Amino acid sequence: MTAYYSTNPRFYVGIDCIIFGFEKNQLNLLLLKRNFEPAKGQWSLMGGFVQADESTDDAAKRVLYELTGLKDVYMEHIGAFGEIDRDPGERVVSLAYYALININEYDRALVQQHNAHWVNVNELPDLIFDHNQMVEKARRAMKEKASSAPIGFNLLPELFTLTQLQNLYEAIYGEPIDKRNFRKRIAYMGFIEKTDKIDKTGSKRGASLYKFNDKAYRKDPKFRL
Amino acid sequence: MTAYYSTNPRFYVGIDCIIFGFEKNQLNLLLLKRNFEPAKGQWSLMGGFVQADESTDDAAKRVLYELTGLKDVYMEHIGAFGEIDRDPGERVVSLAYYALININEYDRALVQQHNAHWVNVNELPDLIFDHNQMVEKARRAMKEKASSAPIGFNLLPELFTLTQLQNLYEAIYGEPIDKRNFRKRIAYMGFIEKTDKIDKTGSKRGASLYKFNDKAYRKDPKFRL
DNA sequence: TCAAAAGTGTTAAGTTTACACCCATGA
DNA sequence: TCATGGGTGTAAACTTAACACTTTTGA
Repeated sequence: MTAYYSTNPRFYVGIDCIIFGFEKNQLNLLLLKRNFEPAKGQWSLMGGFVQADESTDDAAKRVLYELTGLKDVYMEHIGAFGEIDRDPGERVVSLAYYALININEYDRALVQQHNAHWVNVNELPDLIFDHNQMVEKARRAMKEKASSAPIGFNLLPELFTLTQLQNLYEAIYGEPIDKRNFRKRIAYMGFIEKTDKIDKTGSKRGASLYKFNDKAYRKDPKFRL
Repeated sequence: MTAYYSTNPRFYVGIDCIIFGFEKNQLNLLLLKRNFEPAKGQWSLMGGFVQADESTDDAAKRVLYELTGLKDVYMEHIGAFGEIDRDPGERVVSLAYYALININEYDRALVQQHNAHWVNVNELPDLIFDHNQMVEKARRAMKEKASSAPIGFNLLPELFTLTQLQNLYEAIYGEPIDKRNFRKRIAYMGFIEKTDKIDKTGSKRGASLYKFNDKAYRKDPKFRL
């Protein structure tokens, strides 16, 4: 009975985070230019190891926190990466998560310490191990999810213009969207609410600022963009 | 540098399989009435542990093989389950996979040895640990995937009637489908091909048997059911 | 005054849904 | 001969896609 477990090997369980941010109408990933071994000098995702006193989901939150100083971030598990030699140093089974953060709100000092940089998703360098694969999977999963659930807002400030929201979705989908059709869908869903505030930074005329009303969404959770 | 890994704890990495089969117009899961410890006497998914000489995906295939004798089965990873106390015996991080098998083709002796039984997905018993959660996630993921990719065929024999295919999809979706609209979509996709064989077991008149043409699908992979 | 982004409706095309009867056969 | 499942088309409802001009304002 105790042999039930102990005849089996144990493994390091890693966490790798694909951290999305949106800026200048582009999707970006926060990547490490590793200033530590192993694979020093190469690009990688932010990672870490699951500890004894935390669940795997909590470990993912912690790893994200260690780099960005952020808590309560939208994260989603996208897969387990368990090839025997995926990490040449040791056998590590790694759990990949993506995170969506507001690019204006992370702890810059921490990011600098880790030598992390925002990189346009369309101009990614080679990453260590299977991290490029993880990124691919995260992009597909995020795109899919963003089309059917209101997760995109996590990449924007609390208040945003409809043009910003449209630019975000164009970056996620990688294709242009018709402005009038886009706004029709926004209006139809009903939980993206106009505030009385105006953003004047993006244009001379100024654009109304909107916010996502989560309570209204949950009352009638129809989402499609 | 060697400390990079060794300061971290290691964990048992489990595999749990949600095994779908289709029979009598119902979706079923192959569940164990455990005749071994821990949790002897309770219902659970088929499981196992990742070994040192196999990838996590290979471990999942092996676990499925140990119960069913089947290889080359459609399997999909659906999540990592890593709560600290999810398994009260030891800390185990478990990777859940679902599998779609043709219910007529498994090794009955092996299944009997494990005391495994087919249970209708709509009449599931309480399962140990977080296995009910795993099943829920697998059902959602499978339904989603089955609507957009030709994975349902894995649950049917090589040759099947359109009525069988429709019954399968009705079981997956949990709702009736209009026969004429269903057949219109089949015809439109073009890679579900009529053979010259007739099935006489389901009706007096007999129904044409069809097969899935994977090559034709890949040439023009549009699927929606 | 003009450049630049904000804002706003209508029509056509395409897709999805609803629906009912005849056919072939074995019992 | 009749009960059973197999097989077939059309029209209405709905959804999606295409498309262009006016407004506001700061420089």
